[in-house]
Amino acid sequence: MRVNIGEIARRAGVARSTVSYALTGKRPVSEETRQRIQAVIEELNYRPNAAARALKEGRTRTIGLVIPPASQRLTDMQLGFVATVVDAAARADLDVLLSPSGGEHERSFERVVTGRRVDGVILMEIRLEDDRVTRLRQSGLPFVGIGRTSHPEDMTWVDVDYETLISQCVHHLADLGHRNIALVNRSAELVAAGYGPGHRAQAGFTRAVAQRDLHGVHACCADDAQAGLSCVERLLAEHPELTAIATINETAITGMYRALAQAGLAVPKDFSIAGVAAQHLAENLDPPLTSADVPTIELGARAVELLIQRIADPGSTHRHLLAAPPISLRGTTGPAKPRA
Amino acid sequence: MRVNIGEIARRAGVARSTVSYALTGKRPVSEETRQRIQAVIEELNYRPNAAARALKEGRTRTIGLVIPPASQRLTDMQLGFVATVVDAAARADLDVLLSPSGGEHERSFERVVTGRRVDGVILMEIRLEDDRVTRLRQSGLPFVGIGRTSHPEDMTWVDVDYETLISQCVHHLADLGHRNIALVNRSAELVAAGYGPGHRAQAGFTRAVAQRDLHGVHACCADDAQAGLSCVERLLAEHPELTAIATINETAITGMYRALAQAGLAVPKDFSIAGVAAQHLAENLDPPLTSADVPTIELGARAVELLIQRIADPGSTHRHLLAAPPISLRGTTGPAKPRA
DNA sequence: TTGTATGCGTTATCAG
DNA sequence: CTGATAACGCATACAA
Repeated sequence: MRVNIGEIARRAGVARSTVSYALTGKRPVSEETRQRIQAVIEELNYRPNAAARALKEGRTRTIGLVIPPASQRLTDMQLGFVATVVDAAARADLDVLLSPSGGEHERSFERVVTGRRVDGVILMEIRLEDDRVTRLRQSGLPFVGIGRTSHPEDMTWVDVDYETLISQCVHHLADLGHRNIALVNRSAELVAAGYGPGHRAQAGFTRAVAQRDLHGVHACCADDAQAGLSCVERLLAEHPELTAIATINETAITGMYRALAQAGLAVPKDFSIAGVAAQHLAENLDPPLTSADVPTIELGARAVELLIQRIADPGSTHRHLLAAPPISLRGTTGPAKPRA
Repeated sequence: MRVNIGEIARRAGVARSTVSYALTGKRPVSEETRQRIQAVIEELNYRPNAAARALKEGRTRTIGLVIPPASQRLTDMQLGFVATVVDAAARADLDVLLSPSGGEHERSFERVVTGRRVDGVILMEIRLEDDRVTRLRQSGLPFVGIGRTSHPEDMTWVDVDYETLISQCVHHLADLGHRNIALVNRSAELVAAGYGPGHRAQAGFTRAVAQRDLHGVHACCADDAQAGLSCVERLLAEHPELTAIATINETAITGMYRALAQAGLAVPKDFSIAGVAAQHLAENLDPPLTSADVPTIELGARAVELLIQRIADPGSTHRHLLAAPPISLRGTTGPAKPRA
């Protein structure tokens, strides 16, 4: 079963190099021998050994995708990125090696980065200060971030412009007359760890609140429905003046809806809510969420594209893509109505 | 930057083999030289080249995970499998190569199977008759199915016992007095293509309906909320006698809820619904779904475990794990109440 | 305890 | 147009 290029050459009565060239087309091979070789290859179902090829060529035709550890469930948006990255990579005949990073899986990341297992890396869930970025940088391995650090100039990335988007959400709510708005962020641990979207969303929120002279409340919330429920319960109790929420925590939204319903608040009649979410999720919520739909497909595909360019020319200048999709109105926001 | 074992040996003033042995521990190395070597390794941040090692050892320390093509969104259950497989593999110091199969991505699957890129494969979303199983079998590559074909004896797999579980759902509903029950299956295309869970759920449904002398309706439904909505709308219109639904289509459930609400049917007062779903999803629905919670974590981890065994001893007898978790009552089922 | 030599399967270089 | 041969980086049997 272990058929190699030498065996093909022997059976076809040619040299190993001829088989190689017949395969890669990097030098002319007469039609006759080409066909003879092709016949043997198909008969034995031969395929070049990837490890040998990688060793010789110095490239693996594989990219690494570093994801948050699986233990904490991925968000819909993250899943969208994984799916489209895999898809775009397959389209370019690249394989994808998955590496859960963070927590207990440092070894996996280390293997990917330093074992020459991949030609480049796509890094998700980047912190403002991120050790992995430092590691990748010093390793010299080409990489692209889905997300960016606080010094984003000297790396290549695609990202969602949470700052602008949350700001737009607030302005949209303010236009509807809301004066007391809460931002429901991701988990406190994540924000404390310097999670970029969390900080940037907060910055955008603060800015817009100041611009419109509103009263803003900031709350962190873990990534699940239960947390969303208790977070909003608490917000409603502690801040009876609130009439709207802006959020980047898509996983907690169903819980927020539930808390509002339990408090007897109808959306959007009594309370408005807008956010940044994966389009698929926003559309499938009940009611569908007014949100800035993150174009995960485009971003994921672009990340792969940028990585391929970067692998081809590691010295090229860094490129960036900051996505700020428009807000899709789906009916979870309406005119402000003061609460009791 | 291209530091190899020879460079380490040179700087440490030893032979290449000594470095290798110091690394693998497969032969004693004096503490002194060991430390000297270690120092150089850390200084240069050396890590063995994975391709060279794979070429020499004949194994890659990588497993392949074949997933449904990314274009069609993965279900929560599938995502649970991916996450736990990656996690369990990382724990065993194995990397995971992702391969979307089906549709336009045949090349990716072919590369994984035949290019010696992985030591074994975990195959998801298996059909009753599945070409990929045939390919894997003839390739001699160890593999484990999450799911099984119609001839499951001669392969290793873990699976969810949809037949038993849907049967139990029906019995549970019958116990509550329901006499007219619908099964909402996955999409018609999937079922037509011989998708195992779809067929087995239908078998279990038919069996239980016969055993309890009920009236059963079978409906296929695409994997999204919109489809769930229109599917249930249609069911309610065409079968006014229905009072309950059993389903394996977790992605469509929010849509089903919406259709029931729009028809003025309260769950569980006027209408009952039970299903097979990922625990996380069932718990986070509103209302939380009474369902058999598929233990994705255990199944995923077991699949990796079985694959590791199979790689170690490819000749060993095939093992199987059929999971039939108990139904968790979460309040979406209640006594039958005849509809108008 | 350490060093030397060989081969894993490819592709590139050099001859012809 | 084709053949022989030398690397790629590592692990191991063999020799010392």
